[in-house]
Amino acid sequence: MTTPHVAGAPRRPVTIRDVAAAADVSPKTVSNVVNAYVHVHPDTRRRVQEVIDALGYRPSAVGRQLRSGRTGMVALAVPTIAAPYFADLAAHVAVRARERGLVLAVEQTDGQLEREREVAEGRPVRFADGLIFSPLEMPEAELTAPHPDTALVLIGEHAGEAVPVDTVGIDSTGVARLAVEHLLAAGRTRVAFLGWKDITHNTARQRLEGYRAALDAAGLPHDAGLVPHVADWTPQDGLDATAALLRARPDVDAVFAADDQMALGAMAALRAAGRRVPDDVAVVGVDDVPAGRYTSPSLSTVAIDRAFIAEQALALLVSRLEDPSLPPRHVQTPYRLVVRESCGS
Amino acid sequence: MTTPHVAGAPRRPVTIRDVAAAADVSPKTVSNVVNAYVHVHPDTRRRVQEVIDALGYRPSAVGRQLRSGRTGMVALAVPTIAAPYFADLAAHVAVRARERGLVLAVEQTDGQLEREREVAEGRPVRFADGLIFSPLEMPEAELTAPHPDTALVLIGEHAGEAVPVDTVGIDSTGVARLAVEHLLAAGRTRVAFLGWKDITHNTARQRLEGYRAALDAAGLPHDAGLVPHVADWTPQDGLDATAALLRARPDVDAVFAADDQMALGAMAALRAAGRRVPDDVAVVGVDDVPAGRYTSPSLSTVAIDRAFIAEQALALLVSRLEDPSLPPRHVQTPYRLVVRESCGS
DNA sequence: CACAGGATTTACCACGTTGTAATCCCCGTC
DNA sequence: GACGGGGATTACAACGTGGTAAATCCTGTG
Repeated sequence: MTTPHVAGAPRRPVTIRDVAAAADVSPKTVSNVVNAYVHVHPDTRRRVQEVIDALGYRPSAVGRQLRSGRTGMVALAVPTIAAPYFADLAAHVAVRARERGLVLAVEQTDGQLEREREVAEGRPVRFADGLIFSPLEMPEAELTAPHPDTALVLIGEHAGEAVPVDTVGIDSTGVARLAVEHLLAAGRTRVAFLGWKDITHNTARQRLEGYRAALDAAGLPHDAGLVPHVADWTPQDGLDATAALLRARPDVDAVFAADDQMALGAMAALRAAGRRVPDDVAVVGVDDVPAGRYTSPSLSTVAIDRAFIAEQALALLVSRLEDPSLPPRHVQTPYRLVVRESCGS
Repeated sequence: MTTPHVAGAPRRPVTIRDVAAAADVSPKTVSNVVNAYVHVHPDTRRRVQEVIDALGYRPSAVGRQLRSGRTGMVALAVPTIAAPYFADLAAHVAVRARERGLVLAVEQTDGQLEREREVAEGRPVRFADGLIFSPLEMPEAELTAPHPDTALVLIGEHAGEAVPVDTVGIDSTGVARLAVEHLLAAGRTRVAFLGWKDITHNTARQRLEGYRAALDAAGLPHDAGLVPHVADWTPQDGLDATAALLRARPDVDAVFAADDQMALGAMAALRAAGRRVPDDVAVVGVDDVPAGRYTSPSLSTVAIDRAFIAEQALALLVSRLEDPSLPPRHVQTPYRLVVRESCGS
């Protein structure tokens, strides 16, 4: 550090015109050099390139964006990136975006309807070419009329083929049913559903439906006492709800948690209450978050292929940007039961 | 859905001029409405606003950028956003950024030097006003010469006051020392350090130093056999390294893991090996990731205040954007020992 | 030496926005 | 009824870039 790096001097960045003037050519020729246009005289190219290097010129992304109408940026909107599921999804999306030369912006909606509306409408400012959106509370009807200026890909539960938007679907009903049927097949009969919030929460609703479908198929009754209310899908709320459940219904012999976060909390509550997992109470979650592999006992779960979601969402987005006239497309995300220790199989 | 919403018509986004024409005013008046300029007639304001809503006009970030020279975007560069620590940090940064009307872009370096260099040079996110950067491998010397067009805030270990860049520091030596001293005070004498990679990994190096400092203070020898090599700071590698460690050094009675992820893996390995935690082997991690609260036993750790980091980093960034001539500033992140079950205290 | 024809370079403009500096309008006052 | 004064609105310009089309240069040919 010989240079003390004087922080002052609000230096204006070097523009294409500065280079042009210094190299005694037109701005357009500089542009041609930068963009490797064929018909540039080798001498000119060399001279311009030297000036570019000497001045440290770098093309302005903003200028290019304005010219091209594209920002090269994609937004990912999720409830919160702090949740392992969305963090991992975001990581995958970021990698895939980067592979395509796109920059990823992250928006958090906190699952609040107003924030979701803002994000879906691209308010307050339009900055991204496209949006990958994982809504939580937003009614489907609103989602079906996306802002026409921005490409949109929806992730999650939705009406399927009828939705006039590109979607990467998650069959949450099937996911839940798979998990609960596994518990029932293992002989459990008093299976709790952990994760009920309210009717507006699409994921919770579908997973409850899958849970009920599994009960129906097994000829078991719906027991409202086994469906405690949960404030948020967090380990803490999962723990609290499970603790309350155990007091109210000590006969419960299995817990299907609508996500792994709650499942982790549920296992902690069970342990605290002296119940053995899986012997006394079996537990199955959803998502296959990394932490579930290293708990004691390890957490059985339904894995949802996040890498698939990320790749498909970006592929859909990019293809739509290339050709907005494409008809809406729908892909379904693979999922599979991951049997570990907590379900007792 | 009465409208089939034909996906076609690659419609040009609505511009301020479209609105102006429809509302029969000048573009500038529309701008004035959008920017809440005082001297706009209420009637005009209402009329323009109606047209804005009807047409779905959203100001273009690009146009504004070109005009103002600011993008209103900040980039956060971390090794990977999938790691709970960085995911949580990113969530906090996103919230703080949003509060300030800034959009957050996320870059993942995967801890690769080449990627870190790219990021530090402003590629590919040159259009961010500022960068919050958490480097892993990058030598300090390189970090001291930031690109002059972009505000930079470094997060993490570094030389402190000497660095001519704004920093939010983490005293990883102190963090590690705090954890290990706690283990030693509890009577452990054969404490392993989990997380050694190589000398270029700044965090690992400083935490190892803290570990050694604690040993020195207690008059205990440095035992290379208690410092296994780890490929990545993941639960799996923590598990593998711990399993190997237990075979090589069955006498180990404590593990200090350089982060919670490895600590979780370590606990799984200990359990698999039939060691009781904390009775046989105590475990302390670093970071205080949420999952550590719900494991069995719960994980003792050193909490690093991520909300503080996020807030400070953005505050530093914003103030530097406002006044680039500010001298470099340095803040230190608070940390504290969180005693849970795994350390046996 | 004029000329065709390709290589090379350039003038012009638009992309969307907003600060600046007018201009315009309306109302009250003398 | 002219005038002052302030609110409301607008013309203009410029931010950096690159497509389009036209201009200019060069070389070989007849």
